[in-house]
Amino acid sequence: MRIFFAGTPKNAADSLFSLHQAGLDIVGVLTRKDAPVGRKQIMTASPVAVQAVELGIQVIKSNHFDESTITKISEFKADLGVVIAYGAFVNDSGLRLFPKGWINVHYSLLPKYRGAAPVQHAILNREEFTGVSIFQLDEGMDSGPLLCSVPTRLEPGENSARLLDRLTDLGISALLETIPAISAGIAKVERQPKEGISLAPKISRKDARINWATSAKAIEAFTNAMNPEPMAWAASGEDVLRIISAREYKKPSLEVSEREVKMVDQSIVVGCRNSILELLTVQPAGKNVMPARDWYNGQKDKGAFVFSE
RNA sequence: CGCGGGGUGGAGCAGUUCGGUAGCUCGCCGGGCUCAUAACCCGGAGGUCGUAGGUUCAAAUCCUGCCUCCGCAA
Repeated sequence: MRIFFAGTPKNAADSLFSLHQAGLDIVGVLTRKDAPVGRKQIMTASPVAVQAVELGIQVIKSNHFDESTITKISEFKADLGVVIAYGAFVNDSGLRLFPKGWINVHYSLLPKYRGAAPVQHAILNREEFTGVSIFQLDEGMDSGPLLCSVPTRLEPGENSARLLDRLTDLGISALLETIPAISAGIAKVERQPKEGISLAPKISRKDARINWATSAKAIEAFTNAMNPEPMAWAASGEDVLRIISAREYKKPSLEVSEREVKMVDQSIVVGCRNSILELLTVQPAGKNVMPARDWYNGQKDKGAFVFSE
């Protein structure tokens, strides 16, 4: 069976690599155009583009399913499309490209968390389980019929980076079971339940500011969810401090008022709503990532440091 | 030429405005106190101040080039 692959970021590239290693016949790849990256705005090819070139697979670079893109893709005469985080909607004419349509890997247990940021929202909401779903693309947003659904338990203290890694692996195994079934014509398809639909919209940097009037447990989950993108942050006056990792501080009988920072038994703690948060790793603007204690050691106003609201 | 902040013993920082003996909070090593300790006390090691050149009697500090790390914005 001839397979066409569409994707853009690193986890899509990893998936592409694994599918290729597993011996699937990937005849062509679609990825987003090179984009300027970083402070220096260097034009950079997407991880999927780089991976495809390495594997010797032909690459199409386009940000939309426009006419010329559709034409190019159709020339591959593929039977099935696989899309993982490509970064754009597949429109009607795109949907009709292959005899067996498209399948998509989505990193949540659909119909829960449809949208761009399912991993972050699962951590943010302190779910016990999340997972990976493979479904057939239709006109809606992550609304197509399900082929496969694999749950996994969230690990304590797990951040989005790590969870995405795990889900990527799960997604690969699921694909390796699903694709042969489709090829053999024995794949089972099930409509998504009408109950339990929820949305997981993309999270912006503005949304990543820590609200100290919430509980330490909530902020811990928030910090983990925002890592690595867009990364939780807090401010003190003009200065921005990115909070890379933090956890609830469990030892009670300690008085720390809201937003106040203290050092207690080698731990850097911050007061929040009825609870205390321990900062583990932070990054001041313009500096490298460092242990919270190192950051605190370098502060001039130690003992009087307070975060802004 | 998008805006901006850095590079100073092992870590995080101050010192640069106004040139003149390398400082702070830690860590590390040794000793002391203690039932004990991450606490406390005493002592110690460890730095070409990113790099190349310039100015000067004298440069971490002033001037110029270069390397390099990072935040914001996209």
